Amino acid sequence: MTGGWLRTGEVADAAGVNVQTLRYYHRRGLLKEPRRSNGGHRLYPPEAVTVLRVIKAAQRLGFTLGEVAELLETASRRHGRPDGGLRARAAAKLAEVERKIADLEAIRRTLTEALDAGCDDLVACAASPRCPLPFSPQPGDGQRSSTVAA
Amino acid sequence: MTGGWLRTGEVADAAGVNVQTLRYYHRRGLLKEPRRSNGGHRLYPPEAVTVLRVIKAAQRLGFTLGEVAELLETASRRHGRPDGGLRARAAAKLAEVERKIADLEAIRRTLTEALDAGCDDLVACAASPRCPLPFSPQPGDGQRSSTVAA
DNA sequence: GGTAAGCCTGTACCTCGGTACCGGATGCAA
DNA sequence: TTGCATCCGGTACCGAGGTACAGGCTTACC
Repeated sequence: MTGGWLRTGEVADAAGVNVQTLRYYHRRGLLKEPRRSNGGHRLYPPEAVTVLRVIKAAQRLGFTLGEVAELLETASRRHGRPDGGLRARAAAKLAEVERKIADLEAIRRTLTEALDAGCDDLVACAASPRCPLPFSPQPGDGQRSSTVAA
Repeated sequence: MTGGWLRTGEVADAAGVNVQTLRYYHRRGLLKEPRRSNGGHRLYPPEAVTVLRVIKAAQRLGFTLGEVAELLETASRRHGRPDGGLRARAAAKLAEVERKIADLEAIRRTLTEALDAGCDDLVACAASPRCPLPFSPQPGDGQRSSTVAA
């Protein structure tokens, strides 16, 4: 009944993840160190695969690895009791996602307006009062954009 | 009529940008090297401020610095002639922005569903068929997320 | 001419989420 | 026992968009 222990590569394969990534998650504190073989090789219980899937699912929801680490930690500390903190954090993340959507929609609007106006030369546009592009310095220009990038 | 030349710090201030950032843009090829004083200090024409504003405006539209560099280069090469390339690039960027919005909307849906379902423990959720979170490995899990992050 | 502010180049560092490479040790099967 | 796949820890690197610091020179003002 003591299900087979899995080696690093097996866990990585089962979760669809690179072995290096697994080691990286250890360094980041997302995975706790499993038992070791006599020779020092890691031996994981099958649940480790579930934890990895959970991590990937949370990432797909927009949580950073730091946030995932917190999520896993509070989940294991307050196990089973209501308000494991996930609901509150999910609500906060939802608000964050909605802010990003709003930012991108503003960008979409501006791009659409520029296309409608037939803008075809940035530098010429900067001098034209008919161009809809926002050329004046904006708050937050000097910092990380945090919302937008390619 | 030869308006006053501006020094690095003056250009940076006027455009609301860090002096280091200005130098960084030079390294990236976004700004061409201006004339120098006898002692080697850069002396910018007032138009340099406009170029910086253009760069910041393009960034706000979601263009990367690499894309901005291209935009500025083609703008200066095909100056004034129709199809400076901005329209096509803006259209492509618009499509990109719309993809990102769609991705974020999918995330928003999933977060909302998880909140509605009352999910409060990721690890427990992973075992429950009632949980709406996508725990199975997804294509693209092993790579750069490119769309989502905090 | 003195002094302070500003500028010069070069280099290092930051975040985020990994990925890659190294030399050496281990595990497992034939 | 031999051979090969795998794993170990450590370290370095990617890209994007900057920021910071060090050590030395220039410019501007009084």
